[in-house]
Order: sequence, then structure tokens, then C-alpha cells
Amino acid sequence: MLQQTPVVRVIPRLAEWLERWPTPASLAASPASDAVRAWDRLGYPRRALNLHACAVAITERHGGVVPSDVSELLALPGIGDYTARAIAAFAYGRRVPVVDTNVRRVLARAVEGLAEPWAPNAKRDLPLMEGQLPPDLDDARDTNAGAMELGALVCVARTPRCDVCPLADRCAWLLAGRPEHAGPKARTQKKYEGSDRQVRGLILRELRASDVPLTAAEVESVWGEPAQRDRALASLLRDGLVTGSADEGYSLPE
DNA sequence: TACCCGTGGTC
DNA sequence: TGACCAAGGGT
Repeated sequence: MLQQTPVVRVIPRLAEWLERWPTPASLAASPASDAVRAWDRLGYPRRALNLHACAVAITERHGGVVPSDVSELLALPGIGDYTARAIAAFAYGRRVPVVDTNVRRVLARAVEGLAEPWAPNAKRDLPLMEGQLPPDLDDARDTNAGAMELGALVCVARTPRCDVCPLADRCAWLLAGRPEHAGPKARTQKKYEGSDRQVRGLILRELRASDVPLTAAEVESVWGEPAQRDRALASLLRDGLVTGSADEGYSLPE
């Protein structure tokens, strides 16, 4: 849920989710459509499908227990470098570097003296954070958590609060006088209004709200432009978020 | 590698 | 008010 989604938006949904599905096995026993419906409008609904598939894999391959090895975690659907390491470090106390967008920004400023972080790059990110971790297991976990928290609350993207930063006396960027970003600007996010993403979201919203399959005409009614609507529907079918056909109707995956 | 994938809040 | 940004992953 936390992948590319602000923490404050996740917390209430996570609480509901864990009350309904307290274990991987309980989620695995429900149809994927229930997961997509419960996901509601958290965004990136493929994550709901991935989380359900992950629960199935954990139940089948790991006896219902979330694995603690980074390599085993990485093999699960929807779990990449960040999530695997976050689970290993925070749930199991492993001494592994955890690097998300917040940590990358803190490392860029405090260690490298750069105003903005580089694009995610495991070969650069992980050894750099590894070098910051103290030997003690508990201290290493706190360092991982502290770097993320610092980036989320103090060393923020737009207006960093250097006046209250605990690293102010040793931050390479601050000590250099907070130089401007040198390199090319990261490409700006594409507009959502009128995008394929929006059309996918609209189709999925209708499907979540319906207990019976939607007719092709009902799907067509959500967006006026046929080519874009067809493209969005085709991509949802490809992703497994929608099943069915024009003849039998469209529904969420069982 | 670069691009695609939601949604809502902030300044 | 529209661009920016958010505990990334898959291809």
C-alpha cells in the first residue's frame, strides 16, 4: 500500500484490511475481486492484485509465513527491492539497507551534497546506505527508519527544514550553502486528466460498484472516445484486473 | 533504460 | 490553478 502512496492515506485502509484479512492465508482464501474492491481508490490497483497473488504464494510456498530473506521476498509478486528490504529490516530486524525515495533524498543531500536525488539505482543506493548502517542490529534498524522518517518529515522535497534537522552540523549540502540542483531536471509527471490512467480508473470504478458483470455498452458509457476506451479496457484485461468479453460481459477477476 | 501504472493533497 | 509529489514495481 505504501508504494508511491502517502503514509497518511494508507493508515486507515491498512487498519480495515488487517481486520478483514489478518493473515496471508485469509487473504488467499478470498477471491481477487474482493481485494480489488477493498483496495477502493488507493490507486495503482495492480497492487491489490499483486498483494492477493503474494498472499497465495506465501500460503503455498512458505506455509503462510512471510519469509525473512531478501531473496525469497524478491521472488514474490509485487515485492521489489524496496519492499523486500523494508520487510527484512523492520519486520525481522535484518541488517540490510532500505532505500526509498526519502532515503535517496537524504543520502543525496547529507552525504553527496546534492540538492536533489538521482534516479533509483540499486548499485549506487544500496552500498551508500549500507555504509551508513552501524554494526548493531537494533541501531541499524533505527538508522534505516530514521533516514526514511527524516526524509519524510524534515528533509522534504520542496522546502527542507534545515533549521530543525539533526544532521545540520554534518550535512554536506547544507555546509556547502545549499547549492542549486545542477543536472537536468527530472521529467515532469504526465497529466492525469484525460489520460489512459483516468479511463482505466473510471472503468474499474464501475466494476467495483457492480455485483453483476457489466455489459459492453455499460463499459462504453464511461468514456466517449472509442479508441482510448478500447485501449484502456484492453490494458485492464492484459493486467488481469478485468475478465470477460463483449459477449459475456466484463467483471473483476475471481 | 524509459515508460507505464491512480489518486488526492499541497503550495 | 496547475504543476509537483507521494515508504515503487513490472516490463
